[in-house]
Amino acid sequence: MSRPREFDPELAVQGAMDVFWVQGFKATNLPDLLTAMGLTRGSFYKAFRDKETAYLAALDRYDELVVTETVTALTNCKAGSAAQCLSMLFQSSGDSRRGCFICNAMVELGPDHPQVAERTGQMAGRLRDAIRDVLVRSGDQTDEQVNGLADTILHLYFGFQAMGRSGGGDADWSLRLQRVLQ
Amino acid sequence: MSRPREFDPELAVQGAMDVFWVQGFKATNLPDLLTAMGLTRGSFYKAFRDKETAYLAALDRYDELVVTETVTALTNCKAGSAAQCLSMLFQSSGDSRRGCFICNAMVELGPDHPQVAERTGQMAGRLRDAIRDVLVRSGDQTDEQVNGLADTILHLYFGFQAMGRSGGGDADWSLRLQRVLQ
DNA sequence: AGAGTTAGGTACCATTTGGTACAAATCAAA
DNA sequence: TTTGATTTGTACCAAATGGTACCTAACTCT
Repeated sequence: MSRPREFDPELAVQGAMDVFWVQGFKATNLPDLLTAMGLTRGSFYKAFRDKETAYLAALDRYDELVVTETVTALTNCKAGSAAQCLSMLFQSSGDSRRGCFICNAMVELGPDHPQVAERTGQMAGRLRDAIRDVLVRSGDQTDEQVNGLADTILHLYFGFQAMGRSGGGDADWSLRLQRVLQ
Repeated sequence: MSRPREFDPELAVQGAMDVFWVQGFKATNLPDLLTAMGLTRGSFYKAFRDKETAYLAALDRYDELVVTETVTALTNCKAGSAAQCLSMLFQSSGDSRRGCFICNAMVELGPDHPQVAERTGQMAGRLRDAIRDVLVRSGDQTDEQVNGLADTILHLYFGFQAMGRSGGGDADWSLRLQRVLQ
């Protein structure tokens, strides 16, 4: 019928996710983006409307990939305490300067891009729910406390990621969480 | 000797602070910046080397102005509890979508701009110290706990500001802090 | 008043930006 | 093998970008 795609759309979007995650939207120009996605201009603009659409697709991919992985990791956590489970959110990875794509997107585009704000809100909600489940499972908290506490830990998480972008030092978050959780 | 300045340098930098704070570095183009500073190109490039230098000056002004004000407010806080004092950090202002310039700068430029990272680290340190002083004054914590706790609350603060950029809802942070502080 | 020095204003510039046009290439179906 | 449909690659474009050149204006000192 027609010429088939030569690139894997999922891999391309993943490439977009990687650059946008590290560099942000405005700081990523088209050559950067094309290189990361492994596409030429022609293919890119056929498959995606424009840079912005690619960015939203990258955000969605982050949701499917990273957020989902984090959520399931929290859900399946077999550690002894809630603090130990949640401390996985605060392990500075090898490339901590990427930070968290949600946080980066909120800060860069949240104020004037409703589509971004909606997606980041959605993803933040998924993280918050997973955190709450950990707390509920632990049974250490009253139902009343659990919601506010999950939100507090989510805020801690974003603060951690934001500071990580400019190279914040690491601390023993398992201990800190232990204190926060009482 | 020579023609005197017609503009107030401090006010100009303050204008730069305002735009950069809201829009970030890359999203602020020269016309935006000049308007905010009340300068023409000629005066701008005479007084500042380039856009980047103006940004750093804006960061420094933020330190002198906003950070200093926050620090002294915390230092002079006469509220009954540490939680009440610290909750002032979590009041969503009228324009909460500006967020916190420190947080915005860390996220946007931290990874690849050492001069920015250094300044944000400095300012974050000042905030952390002020928070710690509040905790010390309250006497509710052991000296050992105080440092980690101040850092935790600083992280909460940046998380709050990051989420505020994309319109996070507000909560009763006085109560939450009360719980975090035990 | 004239010279010297610096600020203000603007026309201009090279580069980079995101995006488009269009021809060549690659497939399936007839 | 021809036709039809879609992808790929690239030349191209207008607009926006940050920055400079340079002339005029305003002030001080002699």
